[in-house]
Amino acid sequence: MNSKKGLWSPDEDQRLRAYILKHGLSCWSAVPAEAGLRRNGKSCRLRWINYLRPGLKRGNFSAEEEETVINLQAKLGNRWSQIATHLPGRTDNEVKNYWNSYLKKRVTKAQNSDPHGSATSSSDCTNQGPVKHEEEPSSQMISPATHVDTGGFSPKLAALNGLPRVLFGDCLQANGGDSLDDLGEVMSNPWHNTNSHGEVCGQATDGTTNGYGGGASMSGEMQAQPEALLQIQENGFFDILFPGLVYDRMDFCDREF
DNA sequence: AACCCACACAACCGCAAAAAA
DNA sequence: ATTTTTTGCGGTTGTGTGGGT
Repeated sequence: MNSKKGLWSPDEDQRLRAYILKHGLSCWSAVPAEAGLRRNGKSCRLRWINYLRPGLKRGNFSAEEEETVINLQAKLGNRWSQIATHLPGRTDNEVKNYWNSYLKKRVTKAQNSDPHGSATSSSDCTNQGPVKHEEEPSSQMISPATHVDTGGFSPKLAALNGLPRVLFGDCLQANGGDSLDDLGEVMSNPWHNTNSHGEVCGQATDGTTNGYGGGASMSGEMQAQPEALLQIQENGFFDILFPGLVYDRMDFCDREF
């Protein structure tokens, strides 16, 4: 009743973020009042799930992700939440949007030109999508944990190049979600295998320690599970913290570490 | 410069399922 | 067992932006 609609302001994001960090996830219907938001619980939930929650991966879909979406859509239909579970860091809404605005047309076109349906793989058909996708074939998506050539790096360019954007939530997850001070410490110790707490951090394969990235520490659970860590690396959201990108969405973290 | 169009993406809406009372 | 509330999902709409005319 009398709840605000439309785009979320940075202030609203911060209120929601701060509330959930402090109280965790419980009853969404109670969140707006307790967080001081003139939104309904449903809107808060959506904002958190699709935008603020930890682990979200932004930016272009990789060729592998595209193929996964295409294959699973053919298999499961429009069960976006199920499809999204196969795409770590992607939300059902994001997958759905990507399908509706881009993949569906491409698949339709491929089917029309090849009625036998042999051209569903993104790797073997011409990319007919928007310029954004043509400029940087997503097959060039680099796992930042294993490739850290940031020579001439620009955060904005990196986003266009398909490197994952790292959001506030990623930092928290990488940091174990404890505090901004701890996060600052992690970010000030880039490219080390471990930080002073013995947490696992990212490292460039060539051993470089240039100033662009920040190694991301893992929570205790991750430390105990190297396989899980590897899985996260492969999934592409082993966190490298590109400051400019982080600040894009981390207004209250816009500070020097 | 102004307008139109296509696109990307955030957010809303309605419904159904699940959980709680 | 029934009703109410909450949550999750998919379809759809709204808005901002960039390119073309």
